[in-house]
Amino acid sequence: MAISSIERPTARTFTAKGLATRERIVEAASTLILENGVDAAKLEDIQSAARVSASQLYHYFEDKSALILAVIDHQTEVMLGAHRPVLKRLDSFGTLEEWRDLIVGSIESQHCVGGCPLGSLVGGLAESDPIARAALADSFSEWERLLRVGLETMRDHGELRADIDAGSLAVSMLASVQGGLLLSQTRRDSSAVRTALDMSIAYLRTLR
Amino acid sequence: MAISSIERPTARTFTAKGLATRERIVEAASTLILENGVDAAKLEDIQSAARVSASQLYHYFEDKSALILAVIDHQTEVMLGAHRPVLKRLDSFGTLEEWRDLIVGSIESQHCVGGCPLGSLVGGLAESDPIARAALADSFSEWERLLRVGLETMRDHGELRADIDAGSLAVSMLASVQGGLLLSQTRRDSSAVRTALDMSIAYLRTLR
DNA sequence: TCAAAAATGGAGTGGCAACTACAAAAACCG
DNA sequence: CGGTTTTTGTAGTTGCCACTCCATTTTTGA
Repeated sequence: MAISSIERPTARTFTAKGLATRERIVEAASTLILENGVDAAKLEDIQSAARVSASQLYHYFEDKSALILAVIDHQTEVMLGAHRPVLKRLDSFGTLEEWRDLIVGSIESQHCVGGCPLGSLVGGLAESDPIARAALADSFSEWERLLRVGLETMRDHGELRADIDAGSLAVSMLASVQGGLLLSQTRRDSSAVRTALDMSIAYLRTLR
Repeated sequence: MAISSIERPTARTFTAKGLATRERIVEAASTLILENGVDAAKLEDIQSAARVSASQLYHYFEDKSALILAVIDHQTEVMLGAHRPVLKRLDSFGTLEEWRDLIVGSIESQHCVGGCPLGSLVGGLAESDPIARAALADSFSEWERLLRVGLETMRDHGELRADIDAGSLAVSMLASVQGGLLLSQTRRDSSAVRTALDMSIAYLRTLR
Protein backbone atom coordinates (compact mmCIF):
# COMPACT_ATOMS: atom_id res chain seq x y z
CA MET A 1 0.00 0.00 0.00
CA ALA A 2 1.29 3.35 -1.00
CA ILE A 3 1.98 6.12 1.44
CA SER A 4 -0.32 7.98 -0.81
CA SER A 5 0.18 11.69 -0.62
CA ILE A 6 -2.31 11.51 -3.45
CA GLU A 7 -5.23 9.63 -1.99
CA ARG A 8 -4.70 11.28 1.35
CA PRO A 9 -3.33 14.75 0.65
CA THR A 10 -1.02 15.86 3.43
CA ALA A 11 -3.06 16.80 6.47
CA ARG A 12 -3.20 20.56 6.79
CA THR A 13 -1.13 22.05 9.57
CA PHE A 14 -2.59 24.79 11.71
CA THR A 15 -0.89 27.44 13.80
CA ALA A 16 -2.00 28.21 17.34
CA LYS A 17 -4.00 31.12 16.01
CA GLY A 18 -5.61 28.87 13.45
CA LEU A 19 -6.55 26.34 16.07
CA ALA A 20 -8.10 29.08 18.17
CA THR A 21 -10.20 30.20 15.22
CA ARG A 22 -11.23 26.64 14.56
CA GLU A 23 -12.23 26.27 18.18
CA ARG A 24 -14.26 29.47 18.01
CA ILE A 25 -16.14 28.10 15.03
CA VAL A 26 -16.87 24.78 16.70
CA GLU A 27 -18.14 26.48 19.80
CA ALA A 28 -20.38 28.89 17.95
CA ALA A 29 -21.70 26.00 15.87
CA SER A 30 -22.33 23.91 18.97
CA THR A 31 -24.33 26.66 20.60
CA LEU A 32 -26.38 27.52 17.54
CA ILE A 33 -27.07 23.89 16.75
CA LEU A 34 -28.18 23.23 20.30
CA GLU A 35 -30.43 26.27 20.33
CA ASN A 36 -31.94 25.87 16.88
CA GLY A 37 -31.43 22.31 15.72
CA VAL A 38 -28.91 21.03 13.16
CA ASP A 39 -30.77 22.12 10.06
CA ALA A 40 -31.99 25.45 11.29
CA ALA A 41 -28.43 26.41 12.22
CA LYS A 42 -27.19 28.18 9.09
CA LEU A 43 -23.50 28.51 8.31
CA GLU A 44 -23.91 32.24 7.85
CA ASP A 45 -25.17 32.61 11.41
CA ILE A 46 -22.34 30.46 12.69
CA GLN A 47 -19.90 32.71 10.86
CA SER A 48 -21.33 35.81 12.51
CA ALA A 49 -21.39 34.23 15.96
CA ALA A 50 -17.79 33.06 15.62
CA ARG A 51 -16.74 36.34 13.96
CA VAL A 52 -15.16 34.59 11.01
CA SER A 53 -15.62 34.85 7.27
CA ALA A 54 -16.85 32.16 4.92
CA SER A 55 -13.33 31.49 3.70
CA GLN A 56 -12.19 30.83 7.24
CA LEU A 57 -14.97 28.38 7.88
CA TYR A 58 -14.07 26.44 4.74
CA HIS A 59 -10.39 26.74 5.52
CA TYR A 60 -10.95 24.66 8.64
CA PHE A 61 -13.79 22.41 7.56
CA GLU A 62 -14.40 20.56 4.34
CA ASP A 63 -18.14 21.20 4.45
CA LYS A 64 -21.08 21.43 6.80
CA SER A 65 -21.10 17.76 7.70
CA ALA A 66 -17.43 17.91 8.65
CA LEU A 67 -18.27 20.78 10.96
CA ILE A 68 -21.13 18.78 12.42
CA LEU A 69 -18.75 15.92 13.14
CA ALA A 70 -16.47 18.33 14.97
CA VAL A 71 -19.48 19.55 16.94
CA ILE A 72 -20.33 15.99 17.92
CA ASP A 73 -16.77 15.45 19.11
CA HIS A 74 -16.84 18.71 20.99
CA GLN A 75 -20.15 18.08 22.70
CA THR A 76 -19.04 14.58 23.56
CA GLU A 77 -16.00 15.98 25.32
CA VAL A 78 -18.05 18.59 27.14
CA MET A 79 -20.56 15.99 28.23
CA LEU A 80 -18.12 13.30 29.26
CA GLY A 81 -15.86 15.92 30.79
CA ALA A 82 -18.67 16.89 33.11
CA HIS A 83 -19.82 13.37 33.91
CA ARG A 84 -16.49 11.60 34.18
CA PRO A 85 -15.36 13.08 37.51
CA VAL A 86 -18.68 12.23 39.15
CA LEU A 87 -18.96 8.77 37.66
CA LYS A 88 -15.32 8.00 38.48
CA ARG A 89 -16.04 8.20 42.18
CA LEU A 90 -19.38 6.46 42.03
CA ASP A 91 -19.25 4.61 45.30
CA SER A 92 -22.54 5.50 46.95
CA PHE A 93 -26.13 6.44 46.27
CA GLY A 94 -25.26 9.95 47.34
CA THR A 95 -22.89 10.28 44.41
CA LEU A 96 -25.54 8.85 42.14
CA GLU A 97 -27.86 11.62 43.23
CA GLU A 98 -25.15 14.15 42.52
CA TRP A 99 -25.00 12.76 39.03
CA ARG A 100 -28.75 13.13 38.65
CA ASP A 101 -28.55 16.71 39.87
CA LEU A 102 -25.80 17.41 37.36
CA ILE A 103 -28.08 16.35 34.52
CA VAL A 104 -31.19 18.05 35.81
CA GLY A 105 -29.24 21.20 36.64
CA SER A 106 -27.68 21.43 33.23
CA ILE A 107 -30.94 21.24 31.33
CA GLU A 108 -32.58 23.67 33.75
CA SER A 109 -29.75 26.12 33.20
CA GLN A 110 -30.81 26.31 29.56
CA HIS A 111 -34.50 26.30 30.40
CA CYS A 112 -34.90 22.93 28.70
CA VAL A 113 -34.00 24.39 25.32
CA GLY A 114 -32.00 22.04 23.14
CA GLY A 115 -32.34 18.95 25.26
CA CYS A 116 -29.32 16.68 25.20
CA PRO A 117 -26.49 18.14 23.06
CA LEU A 118 -25.96 14.68 21.59
CA GLY A 119 -29.38 13.09 21.75
CA SER A 120 -31.11 15.99 20.03
CA LEU A 121 -28.91 15.42 16.99
CA VAL A 122 -30.04 11.87 16.41
CA GLY A 123 -33.39 12.62 14.79
CA GLY A 124 -31.87 14.98 12.28
CA LEU A 125 -28.76 13.03 11.40
CA ALA A 126 -29.24 9.30 11.94
CA GLU A 127 -31.04 8.73 8.65
CA SER A 128 -29.19 11.21 6.48
CA ASP A 129 -25.57 11.09 7.63
CA PRO A 130 -24.21 7.61 8.37
CA ILE A 131 -20.87 8.97 9.57
CA ALA A 132 -22.56 11.24 12.07
CA ARG A 133 -24.79 8.38 13.21
CA ALA A 134 -21.72 6.23 13.86
CA ALA A 135 -20.04 9.07 15.74
CA LEU A 136 -23.10 9.50 17.94
CA ALA A 137 -23.21 5.77 18.55
CA ASP A 138 -19.59 5.88 19.70
CA SER A 139 -20.30 8.77 22.03
CA PHE A 140 -23.22 6.96 23.59
CA SER A 141 -21.14 3.82 24.00
CA GLU A 142 -18.43 5.70 25.84
CA TRP A 143 -21.04 7.34 28.05
CA GLU A 144 -22.55 3.95 28.72
CA ARG A 145 -19.11 2.55 29.56
CA LEU A 146 -18.49 5.25 32.14
CA LEU A 147 -21.81 4.42 33.73
CA ARG A 148 -21.11 0.71 33.70
CA VAL A 149 -17.73 1.12 35.33
CA GLY A 150 -19.31 3.37 37.93
CA LEU A 151 -21.96 0.78 38.73
CA GLU A 152 -19.28 -1.88 38.97
CA THR A 153 -17.44 0.32 41.43
CA MET A 154 -20.58 0.62 43.52
CA ARG A 155 -20.94 -3.11 43.38
CA ASP A 156 -17.35 -3.63 44.42
CA HIS A 157 -17.90 -1.29 47.34
CA GLY A 158 -20.79 -3.45 48.47
CA GLU A 159 -23.38 -0.81 47.62
CA LEU A 160 -24.96 -3.12 45.05
CA ARG A 161 -25.38 -6.89 45.02
CA ALA A 162 -22.62 -8.96 43.50
CA ASP A 163 -24.90 -10.47 40.86
CA ILE A 164 -26.11 -7.27 39.17
CA ASP A 165 -25.80 -6.94 35.41
CA ALA A 166 -23.95 -3.64 35.28
CA GLY A 167 -23.97 -3.58 31.49
CA SER A 168 -27.73 -3.77 31.17
CA LEU A 169 -28.26 -1.35 33.99
CA ALA A 170 -25.96 1.16 32.30
CA VAL A 171 -27.92 0.92 29.04
CA SER A 172 -31.20 1.36 30.90
CA MET A 173 -29.98 4.36 32.81
CA LEU A 174 -28.64 6.00 29.68
CA ALA A 175 -32.02 5.41 28.07
CA SER A 176 -33.70 7.09 31.04
CA VAL A 177 -31.40 10.06 30.66
CA GLN A 178 -32.02 10.37 26.93
CA GLY A 179 -35.74 9.77 27.09
CA GLY A 180 -36.11 12.05 30.08
CA LEU A 181 -34.22 14.84 28.35
CA LEU A 182 -36.25 14.36 25.19
CA LEU A 183 -39.52 14.68 27.12
CA SER A 184 -38.21 17.64 29.10
CA GLN A 185 -37.11 19.38 25.95
CA THR A 186 -40.50 18.83 24.38
CA ARG A 187 -42.39 19.96 27.45
CA ARG A 188 -40.03 22.71 28.47
CA ASP A 189 -40.15 21.26 31.97
CA SER A 190 -37.32 19.48 33.71
CA SER A 191 -39.53 17.25 35.83
CA ALA A 192 -39.54 14.45 33.26
CA VAL A 193 -35.78 13.81 33.42
CA ARG A 194 -35.78 14.13 37.17
CA THR A 195 -38.61 11.63 37.49
CA ALA A 196 -37.00 9.21 35.05
CA LEU A 197 -33.67 9.34 36.84
CA ASP A 198 -35.34 8.98 40.21
CA MET A 199 -36.98 5.80 39.00
CA SER A 200 -33.67 4.41 37.79
CA ILE A 201 -32.08 5.15 41.13
CA ALA A 202 -35.03 3.72 43.01
CA TYR A 203 -34.63 0.51 41.08
CA LEU A 204 -30.94 0.35 41.94
CA ARG A 205 -31.87 0.71 45.60
CA THR A 206 -33.76 -2.56 45.32
CA LEU A 207 -30.52 -4.21 44.21
CA ARG A 208 -28.58 -3.67 47.38
CA MET B 1 -66.87 39.03 18.10
CA ALA B 2 -67.57 38.87 14.45
CA ILE B 3 -68.15 35.59 12.73
CA SER B 4 -65.32 36.77 10.62
CA SER B 5 -65.28 35.20 7.25
CA ILE B 6 -62.43 37.62 6.78
CA GLU B 7 -60.01 36.78 9.56
CA ARG B 8 -60.76 33.13 9.25
CA PRO B 9 -61.63 32.48 5.63
CA THR B 10 -64.25 29.75 5.40
CA ALA B 11 -62.70 26.41 6.10
CA ARG B 12 -62.29 24.55 2.84
CA THR B 13 -64.62 21.64 2.25
CA PHE B 14 -63.26 18.47 0.74
CA THR B 15 -64.97 15.72 -1.16
CA ALA B 16 -64.34 12.06 -0.44
CA LYS B 17 -61.90 11.94 -3.31
CA GLY B 18 -60.12 14.98 -1.96
CA LEU B 19 -59.84 13.48 1.48
CA ALA B 20 -58.38 10.32 -0.01
CA THR B 21 -55.75 12.38 -1.82
CA ARG B 22 -54.99 14.25 1.36
CA GLU B 23 -54.60 11.00 3.20
CA ARG B 24 -52.24 9.67 0.53
CA ILE B 25 -50.07 12.73 0.95
CA VAL B 26 -49.96 12.43 4.73
CA GLU B 27 -49.02 8.79 4.53
CA ALA B 28 -46.29 9.31 1.98
CA ALA B 29 -44.97 12.20 4.04
CA SER B 30 -45.04 10.12 7.21
CA THR B 31 -43.04 7.33 5.62
CA LEU B 32 -40.47 9.58 4.01
CA ILE B 33 -40.03 11.66 7.14
CA LEU B 34 -39.56 8.55 9.25
CA GLU B 35 -37.04 7.08 6.83
CA ASN B 36 -35.08 10.25 6.13
CA GLY B 37 -35.76 12.75 8.85
CA VAL B 38 -37.98 15.84 8.70
CA ASP B 39 -35.57 18.05 6.85
CA ALA B 40 -34.20 15.52 4.41
CA ALA B 41 -37.75 14.65 3.34
CA LYS B 42 -38.31 16.92 0.34
CA LEU B 43 -41.77 17.92 -0.81
CA GLU B 44 -40.93 16.83 -4.33
CA ASP B 45 -40.20 13.30 -3.13
CA ILE B 46 -43.40 13.30 -1.12
CA GLN B 47 -45.29 14.33 -4.25
CA SER B 48 -43.83 11.46 -6.24
CA ALA B 49 -44.47 8.94 -3.49
CA ALA B 50 -48.07 10.07 -3.12
CA ARG B 51 -48.50 10.43 -6.89
CA VAL B 52 -49.78 13.98 -6.64
CA SER B 53 -48.73 17.25 -8.19
CA ALA B 54 -47.44 20.34 -6.42
CA SER B 55 -50.77 22.08 -6.80
CA GLN B 56 -52.49 19.22 -5.05
CA LEU B 57 -50.10 19.30 -2.14
CA TYR B 58 -50.68 23.02 -1.68
CA HIS B 59 -54.39 22.59 -2.19
CA TYR B 60 -54.54 20.47 0.94
CA PHE B 61 -51.80 22.03 3.02
CA GLU B 62 -50.87 25.64 3.58
CA ASP B 63 -47.16 24.90 3.62
CA LYS B 64 -44.63 22.32 4.72
CA SER B 65 -45.10 22.95 8.43
CA ALA B 66 -48.84 22.43 8.09
CA LEU B 67 -48.08 19.09 6.45
CA ILE B 68 -45.71 18.23 9.28
CA LEU B 69 -48.45 18.94 11.79
CA ALA B 70 -50.73 16.57 9.92
CA VAL B 71 -47.95 13.98 10.01
CA ILE B 72 -47.62 14.38 13.77
CA ASP B 73 -51.37 13.86 14.15
CA HIS B 74 -51.27 10.87 11.88
CA GLN B 75 -48.33 9.20 13.61
CA THR B 76 -49.92 9.91 16.97
CA GLU B 77 -53.03 8.08 15.87
CA VAL B 78 -51.04 5.17 14.49
CA MET B 79 -49.00 4.93 17.66
CA LEU B 80 -51.85 5.29 20.13
CA GLY B 81 -54.03 3.10 17.96
CA ALA B 82 -51.53 0.29 18.39
CA HIS B 83 -50.89 0.82 22.09
CA ARG B 84 -54.39 1.61 23.30
CA PRO B 85 -55.84 -1.89 22.98
CA VAL B 86 -52.94 -3.40 24.89
CA LEU B 87 -52.78 -0.72 27.56
CA LYS B 88 -56.57 -0.81 28.02
CA ARG B 89 -56.41 -4.36 29.30
CA LEU B 90 -53.27 -3.85 31.36
CA ASP B 91 -54.11 -6.11 34.25
CA SER B 92 -51.03 -8.29 34.57
CA PHE B 93 -47.29 -8.42 34.03
CA GLY B 94 -47.94 -10.66 31.08
CA THR B 95 -49.81 -7.89 29.32
CA LEU B 96 -46.99 -5.50 30.18
CA GLU B 97 -44.59 -7.81 28.40
CA GLU B 98 -46.90 -7.88 25.41
CA TRP B 99 -46.65 -4.12 25.35
CA ARG B 100 -42.86 -4.32 25.47
CA ASP B 101 -42.88 -6.82 22.60
CA LEU B 102 -45.12 -4.53 20.60
CA ILE B 103 -42.56 -1.74 20.84
CA VAL B 104 -39.52 -3.91 20.26
CA GLY B 105 -41.24 -5.69 17.39
CA SER B 106 -42.23 -2.51 15.65
CA ILE B 107 -38.75 -1.03 15.62
CA GLU B 108 -37.28 -4.35 14.57
CA SER B 109 -39.71 -4.54 11.69
CA GLN B 110 -38.10 -1.38 10.32
CA HIS B 111 -34.59 -2.54 11.22
CA CYS B 112 -34.28 0.30 13.71
CA VAL B 113 -34.50 2.90 10.97
CA GLY B 114 -36.38 6.01 11.99
CA GLY B 115 -36.68 5.25 15.66
CA CYS B 116 -39.88 6.51 17.24
CA PRO B 117 -42.17 8.19 14.68
CA LEU B 118 -42.80 10.94 17.21
CA GLY B 119 -39.64 11.07 19.26
CA SER B 120 -37.39 11.33 16.23
CA LEU B 121 -39.14 14.56 15.27
CA VAL B 122 -38.29 16.37 18.49
CA GLY B 123 -34.67 17.19 17.70
CA GLY B 124 -35.55 18.71 14.36
CA LEU B 125 -38.66 20.63 15.35
CA ALA B 126 -38.65 21.55 19.03
CA GLU B 127 -36.43 24.58 18.60
CA SER B 128 -37.65 25.77 15.23
CA ASP B 129 -41.39 25.15 15.22
CA PRO B 130 -43.22 26.00 18.45
CA ILE B 131 -46.54 24.70 17.14
CA ALA B 132 -45.03 21.35 16.27
CA ARG B 133 -43.31 21.20 19.65
CA ALA B 134 -46.64 21.77 21.38
CA ALA B 135 -48.30 19.10 19.24
CA LEU B 136 -45.59 16.61 20.14
CA ALA B 137 -45.95 17.51 23.81
CA ASP B 138 -49.69 16.78 23.57
CA SER B 139 -49.03 13.44 21.91
CA PHE B 140 -46.60 12.43 24.60
CA SER B 141 -49.04 13.49 27.29
CA GLU B 142 -51.78 11.37 25.86
CA TRP B 143 -49.41 8.42 25.58
CA GLU B 144 -48.38 9.00 29.18
CA ARG B 145 -52.02 9.13 30.23
CA LEU B 146 -52.74 5.77 28.62
CA LEU B 147 -49.81 4.31 30.50
CA ARG B 148 -50.89 5.85 33.79
CA VAL B 149 -54.42 4.56 33.48
CA GLY B 150 -53.04 1.14 32.64
CA LEU B 151 -50.83 1.15 35.71
CA GLU B 152 -53.78 2.23 37.82
CA THR B 153 -55.72 -0.67 36.43
CA MET B 154 -52.95 -3.05 37.42
CA ARG B 155 -52.95 -1.50 40.85
CA ASP B 156 -56.70 -1.89 41.16
CA HIS B 157 -56.36 -5.51 40.17
CA GLY B 158 -53.93 -6.02 43.02
CA GLU B 159 -50.97 -6.50 40.70
CA LEU B 160 -49.26 -3.42 42.11
CA ARG B 161 -49.23 -1.97 45.58
CA ALA B 162 -51.92 0.54 46.50
CA ASP B 163 -49.42 3.30 47.23
CA ILE B 164 -47.65 3.46 43.88
CA ASP B 165 -47.35 6.81 42.12
CA ALA B 166 -48.80 5.83 38.76
CA GLY B 167 -48.19 9.28 37.31
CA SER B 168 -44.46 9.25 37.95
CA LEU B 169 -44.14 5.67 36.87
CA ALA B 170 -45.86 6.46 33.58
CA VAL B 171 -43.46 9.34 32.88
CA SER B 172 -40.49 7.13 33.69
CA MET B 173 -41.67 4.34 31.47
CA LEU B 174 -42.33 6.68 28.59
CA ALA B 175 -38.82 8.04 29.06
CA SER B 176 -37.45 4.50 28.90
CA VAL B 177 -39.35 3.92 25.66
CA GLN B 178 -38.12 7.13 24.08
CA GLY B 179 -34.55 6.83 25.27
CA GLY B 180 -34.42 3.18 24.37
CA LEU B 181 -35.73 3.87 20.88
CA LEU B 182 -33.29 6.72 20.43
CA LEU B 183 -30.36 4.50 21.38
CA SER B 184 -31.63 1.67 19.22
CA GLN B 185 -32.06 3.97 16.26
CA THR B 186 -28.53 5.29 16.70
CA ARG B 187 -27.03 1.83 17.11
CA ARG B 188 -29.23 0.05 14.62
CA ASP B 189 -29.80 -2.58 17.29
CA SER B 190 -33.04 -3.17 19.13
CA SER B 191 -31.42 -4.47 22.30
CA ALA B 192 -31.30 -1.02 23.91
CA VAL B 193 -35.10 -0.54 23.96
CA ARG B 194 -35.62 -4.08 25.08
CA THR B 195 -33.16 -3.68 27.93
CA ALA B 196 -34.62 -0.33 28.97
CA LEU B 197 -38.15 -1.70 29.01
CA ASP B 198 -37.06 -4.81 30.86
CA MET B 199 -35.60 -2.61 33.56
CA SER B 200 -38.80 -0.61 33.87
CA ILE B 201 -40.81 -3.79 34.19
CA ALA B 202 -38.35 -5.27 36.67
CA TYR B 203 -38.79 -2.18 38.81
CA LEU B 204 -42.55 -2.54 38.71
CA ARG B 205 -42.17 -6.12 39.90
CA THR B 206 -40.61 -4.78 43.07
CA LEU B 207 -43.79 -2.79 43.66
CA ARG B 208 -46.15 -5.71 44.04
C1' DT C 1 15.20 39.50 6.06
C1' DC C 2 12.55 37.23 2.99
C1' DA C 3 10.29 33.59 0.67
C1' DA C 4 6.79 30.24 1.70
C1' DA C 5 2.83 28.96 4.16
C1' DA C 6 -1.16 30.02 6.70
C1' DA C 7 -4.98 32.97 7.78
C1' DT C 8 -8.36 36.16 6.35
C1' DG C 9 -11.72 39.32 3.55
C1' DG C 10 -15.64 39.50 1.12
C1' DA C 11 -18.00 39.51 -3.05
C1' DG C 12 -19.89 36.28 -5.73
C1' DT C 13 -22.67 31.94 -7.79
C1' DG C 14 -25.10 27.95 -8.63
C1' DG C 15 -28.33 24.67 -7.38
C1' DC C 16 -31.98 23.15 -4.98
C1' DA C 17 -36.40 23.08 -3.05
C1' DA C 18 -40.35 25.54 -1.28
C1' DC C 19 -43.84 27.78 -3.18
C1' DT C 20 -46.92 30.15 -7.12
C1' DA C 21 -49.75 31.14 -11.38
C1' DC C 22 -52.96 29.95 -14.31
C1' DA C 23 -55.76 27.10 -16.71
C1' DA C 24 -58.19 22.76 -17.53
C1' DA C 25 -60.67 18.68 -16.13
C1' DA C 26 -63.78 16.46 -12.99
C1' DA C 27 -67.29 16.23 -9.62
C1' DC C 28 -71.04 18.14 -7.27
C1' DC C 29 -75.78 19.88 -6.72
C1' DG C 30 -80.01 22.65 -7.39
C1' DC D 1 -78.65 19.82 -17.37
C1' DG D 2 -75.59 23.91 -16.27
C1' DG D 3 -73.36 26.72 -13.13
C1' DT D 4 -70.35 26.35 -9.30
C1' DT D 5 -66.92 24.32 -6.65
C1' DT D 6 -63.37 21.11 -6.14
C1' DT D 7 -59.54 18.72 -7.96
C1' DT D 8 -55.69 18.35 -10.81
C1' DG D 9 -51.77 19.44 -14.34
C1' DT D 10 -47.85 22.04 -15.92
C1' DA D 11 -44.61 25.20 -15.94
C1' DG D 12 -42.64 28.38 -13.84
C1' DT D 13 -40.15 31.59 -10.15
C1' DT D 14 -37.90 33.11 -6.21
C1' DG D 15 -35.13 33.15 -2.30
C1' DC D 16 -32.02 31.03 0.38
C1' DC D 17 -27.83 28.96 1.62
C1' DA D 18 -23.98 25.94 1.06
C1' DC D 19 -20.04 26.59 -1.13
C1' DT D 20 -16.27 29.06 -4.35
C1' DC D 21 -12.79 32.40 -6.03
C1' DC D 22 -9.14 35.21 -5.78
C1' DA D 23 -6.81 38.70 -3.67
C1' DT D 24 -4.61 40.39 0.49
C1' DT D 25 -2.61 40.34 4.99
C1' DT D 26 -0.25 37.97 8.58
C1' DT D 27 2.76 34.61 10.41
C1' DT D 28 6.38 31.37 10.14
C1' DG D 29 10.98 29.66 10.11
C1' DA D 30 15.46 29.30 7.98
